[in-house]
Amino acid sequence: MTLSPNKFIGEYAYSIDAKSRVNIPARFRQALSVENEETFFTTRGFDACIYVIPAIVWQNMEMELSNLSSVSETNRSFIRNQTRHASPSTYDKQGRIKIPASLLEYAGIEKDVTIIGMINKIEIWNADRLAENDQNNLNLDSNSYDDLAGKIIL
Amino acid sequence: MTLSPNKFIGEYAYSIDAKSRVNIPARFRQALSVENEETFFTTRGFDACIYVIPAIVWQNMEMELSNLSSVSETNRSFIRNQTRHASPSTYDKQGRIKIPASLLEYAGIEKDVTIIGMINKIEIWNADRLAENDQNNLNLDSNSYDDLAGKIIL
DNA sequence: GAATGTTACCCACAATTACCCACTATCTTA
DNA sequence: TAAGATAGTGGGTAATTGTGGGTAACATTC
Repeated sequence: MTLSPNKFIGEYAYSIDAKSRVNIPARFRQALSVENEETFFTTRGFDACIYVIPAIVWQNMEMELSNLSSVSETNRSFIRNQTRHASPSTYDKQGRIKIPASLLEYAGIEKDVTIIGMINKIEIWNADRLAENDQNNLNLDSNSYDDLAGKIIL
Repeated sequence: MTLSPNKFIGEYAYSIDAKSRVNIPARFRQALSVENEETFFTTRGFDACIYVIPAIVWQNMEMELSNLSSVSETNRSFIRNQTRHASPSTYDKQGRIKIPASLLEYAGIEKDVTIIGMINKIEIWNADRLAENDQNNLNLDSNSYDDLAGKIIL
């Protein structure tokens, strides 16, 4: 998988308006416009947050899914789970995207959100819930990351 | 298999009217019109749902079926099951297709349906039955997807 | 041929969404 | 520091979407 310059990093505080729109940080938009891409896919995150995924990243996964045979029940179930909560959306002239109500509910978002750049995708959190999540992670054994040590060089 | 931009994703709630018509989500229609295609094939799904399959995908499957030797009884049975319940249909000006009564019965559909995009085809479920199916899948061994983990990067 | 039922096509309407414009605060640059 | 550009937020309007129903063409049955 060769991903171009979608490198999302950093943390930003925004709010969702009455029409379920959130701003995408200007820095992220610039990173995207490089490849003239204005379409995102929103879906459930593995944590209690919303994923916002650039089209090129999402389409790569779609391609992998489309190669799975539907004769297998496991495959069908997996595809269903991957696609059900996903939807495409483009941002408007002000750089906002509309978030489906079901995702807002899933992530417990009403107004204040924290947006986090996750390298090749974006996470949108309920600001309070993210703080709780941080708190829980403090309890992780300090060796939890050891397996990654071999993969991450820093 | 190289499939063009028929990428159906997401979950939608609709209802079937008195004339056995269901709406096809507007997003799906747009995906299809890219290749100027307005014909679907409806047939029984592997699960207790209805498949709505774009012509190009259907034709691809026909080709694969034609490569199965009829010497095998399993093959004969499989081919028979795939084709006998299938029929073509196009959508009307409002984007609805008519579902044959026999398929509605098979899927236990009376009114409320849930439509799920499955990348290259569409599933129509009795909304309640889908919920039951989800419940059953929770009982799947949590390692069921492990084989897929190596293929799907997200 | 009349009666019945089915199919395809058309119009209507409410609700939602997409698109556009406006305002303010912040950041840049000279 | 002044002035312009950019960023984030709010709201109005036109177009789209989902749904209901009417009607004419067609086939089927008695």
